[in-house]
Amino acid sequence: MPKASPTASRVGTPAEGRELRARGQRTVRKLIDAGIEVFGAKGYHAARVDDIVKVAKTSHGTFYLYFANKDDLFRALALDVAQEMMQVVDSIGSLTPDAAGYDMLREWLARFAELHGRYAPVIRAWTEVEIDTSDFGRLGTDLLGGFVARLASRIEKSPAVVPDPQLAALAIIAMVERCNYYAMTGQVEGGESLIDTLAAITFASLFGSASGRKMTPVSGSRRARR
Amino acid sequence: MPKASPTASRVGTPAEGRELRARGQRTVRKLIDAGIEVFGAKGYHAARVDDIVKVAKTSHGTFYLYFANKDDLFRALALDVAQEMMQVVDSIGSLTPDAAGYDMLREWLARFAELHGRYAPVIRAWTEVEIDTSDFGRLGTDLLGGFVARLASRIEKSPAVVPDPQLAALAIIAMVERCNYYAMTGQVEGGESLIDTLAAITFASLFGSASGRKMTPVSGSRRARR
Amino acid sequence: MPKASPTASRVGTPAEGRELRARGQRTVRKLIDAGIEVFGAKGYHAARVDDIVKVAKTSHGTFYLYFANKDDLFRALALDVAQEMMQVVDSIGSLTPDAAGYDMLREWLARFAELHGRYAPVIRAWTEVEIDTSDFGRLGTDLLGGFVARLASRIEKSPAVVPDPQLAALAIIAMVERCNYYAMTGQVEGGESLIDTLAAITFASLFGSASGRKMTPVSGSRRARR
Amino acid sequence: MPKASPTASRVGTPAEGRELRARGQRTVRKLIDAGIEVFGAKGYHAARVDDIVKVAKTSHGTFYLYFANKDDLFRALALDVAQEMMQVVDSIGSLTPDAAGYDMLREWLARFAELHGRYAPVIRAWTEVEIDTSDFGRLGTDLLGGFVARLASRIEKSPAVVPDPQLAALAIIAMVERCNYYAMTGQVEGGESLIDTLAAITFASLFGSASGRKMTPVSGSRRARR
DNA sequence: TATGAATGAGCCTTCATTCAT
DNA sequence: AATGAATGAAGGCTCATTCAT
Repeated sequence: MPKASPTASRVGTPAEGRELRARGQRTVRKLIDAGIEVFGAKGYHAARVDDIVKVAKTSHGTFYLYFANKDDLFRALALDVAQEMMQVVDSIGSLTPDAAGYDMLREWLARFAELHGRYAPVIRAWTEVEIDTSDFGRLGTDLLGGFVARLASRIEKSPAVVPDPQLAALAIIAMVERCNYYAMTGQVEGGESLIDTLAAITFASLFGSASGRKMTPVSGSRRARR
Repeated sequence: MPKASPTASRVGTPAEGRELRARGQRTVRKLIDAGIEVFGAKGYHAARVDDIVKVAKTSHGTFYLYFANKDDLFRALALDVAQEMMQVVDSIGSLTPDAAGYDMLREWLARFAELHGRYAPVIRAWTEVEIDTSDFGRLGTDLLGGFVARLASRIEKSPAVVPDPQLAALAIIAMVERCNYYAMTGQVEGGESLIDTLAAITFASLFGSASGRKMTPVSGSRRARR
Repeated sequence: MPKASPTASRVGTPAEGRELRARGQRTVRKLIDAGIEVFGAKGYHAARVDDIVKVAKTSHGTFYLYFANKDDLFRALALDVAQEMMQVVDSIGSLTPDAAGYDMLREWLARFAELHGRYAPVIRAWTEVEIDTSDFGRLGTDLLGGFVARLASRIEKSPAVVPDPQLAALAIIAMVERCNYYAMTGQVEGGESLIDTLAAITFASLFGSASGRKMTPVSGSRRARR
Repeated sequence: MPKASPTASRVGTPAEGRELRARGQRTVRKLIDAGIEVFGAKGYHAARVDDIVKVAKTSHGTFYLYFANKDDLFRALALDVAQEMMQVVDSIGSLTPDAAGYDMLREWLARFAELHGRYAPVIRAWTEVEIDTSDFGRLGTDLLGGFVARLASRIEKSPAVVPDPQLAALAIIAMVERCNYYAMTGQVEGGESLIDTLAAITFASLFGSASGRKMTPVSGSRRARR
């Protein structure tokens, strides 16, 4: 499981805005990485601060030196992930009903899948938290809304004829997100053929199965597990 | 023994297999209904046994008279829901690339949505639990596998040409399930137009946007919220 | 140290107003008595919930069944004590510059001393808490204000000529309260002669050492310790 | 070594008896002043070492360079205060039942009030600590004993006729100390009229309200607050 | 001499589960 | 069959004190 450290850019800066020296930075990083690992392994609720500090090989006191509480650490991770995902969603090109459009779509889906896989642990824990009355729920909702709005505006600019671009965007996002989630939890094998399928469905839903469609040949052996 | 309520078919039978008199049955019913309400409102982890017995207007002692523990109640609800959903999934007719096929598909999706809405609280809590080391995860995975297998076999029997029926089925299930979930959590407005969109995408992904497609006219005003 | 159980009248009723059966009542009583003992012995801050439940021979869980937290228990005790003390303060008769007035005064001081002694532990802990930003401080301040106002009104109705009855009342209350506190903490020996001294000073401060004064003979042997 | 400030005379000498350079002295001063401020503002228990070093604009490490622990700083402050107060108490002149005696008494009370006001924060925190098992309690007790003994010996040498000079001294000290405490905590308005009242009561308790009494006229407007 | 970072024992509080009636 | 009371094992968080630079 690749570490997500690259994201840790804005995370773990204590509220007081204290400047961190090298050592402090290292500790924050250790805690963040430990958070990703533990939240991913046990989920949000079952993750104990104790587990996190144990993995980070540090102490309770140190944890609370950098994060106000468990929520705070998780929120930090989640915000970073949300930001990066939004960037990827934004990176979609123009949807055209030809081979170029299909390829663009497929690449975009591949990028999304890659990012999803990278932040799997955080996203996994996230779904668990969406229900809380806390403002986490809003975070997820906002993210979804952002995804949908961006994709919908691309659809509207495209020659695709769909009755309701917003709903179509939502459905596509739902499919993509959930398939990646299944891949993450091992309920299905991720990989090229999953991306192909998603691309094909998305393309078909916008433009029908028409001409431009040229799928990477998929060996029949690659199948959903279970 | 007449069905207590759609949910209560097999649940609440005390471990000892003792026959329940009328009073006991009533108590079980109260607990189950309370469980649905509380799990739905607060999610699995945040739901306290205390909340449940308060809603059921009974006592802790009584709760443990009928259920081994919190898990036990939840599992009971979840199993019932799973069973009913499987039935609905099974009820899909033959997929043909004509108007009849489209209508069948749409009706099937409507049934699914209706059921999903009915058991929303349980399903909602379910997603929270999928991660646990407990065997709940397996329950969800099995259910998903069942859905996919059934839908895939229908696709295979149809004239649809998709590179990987299993993956296509998975993607469709993912889309449908997740959209209904969004509708449930209020992140999107459920209703006819959402079902139309799901039907259209599903149909297009199998048969292209071709002829048979005849969509219920959707007033442009009905849009995704947020 | 006599137990203060008689006061426990209104204390320990859980917020929800739950009706307590005999067993619950007993437990509440045990906790209250334990609270008095522990707060008295260690003071407010040093008193641990753990100490209290150990003394009460019950469990942590049980403590929180009846009291929201440490504060809650203490507040309950303090409110009761405050109420009783206010009654005693109120019970002062008319201040006349004769033997009857002196006797009345002395009896009043004796009653006050008796009550102070009885609730020593709570009062002791109280002084420690007066500083907090919490509303405890206000409780103490209100109590003092009530004492002073009542005594001042009596002074005003009496023939005593003092420049400022409010301040005189305050000074007297201060003296009486603090002497009893010293007696409680063992910094001075309480008893008849202390009450005589307080009565004499109070009487003199209001009416001079004049006529009415007839002191109980005090054997020279009774002296302040230390 | 010149007195750093009234409070700082003996404090802050590190255990090792090392000589402090200018910089060290400055640091000690900052810590002591911060201690006065923080202990006064929050009380002993609620005062955090963290608060103190923040106010002193220094670090935890530095704190423990000069003081063994939190107690140590407080003890240092308290000892100094105790010493100065003892000096003031000692400075009482001869108690005579005439105007000169009254004036002397009043001046003495004014000095006491002034000192009390100056060290209010420390004294305030002190009361909180009297209960602890630590040896602080002894410090307060010793101080009180010293006060009482000194005042009692003056009373014995005076023509005052009181049944028990020790107890009378105790009561007077109690009144004076507590009134000043009330003034400090804002429960009463300190000032000239409070001192007048204390002087009047003290004088009356020793000599009756007799002749020598000549009170500073008190404008009726100056009244106890609350 | 100074300091930021780290530590960990200790405390309060919650809540699933059991017990006595 | 039902219930109110009791339990105690965790878990989150604080803060005095020590450490490494």
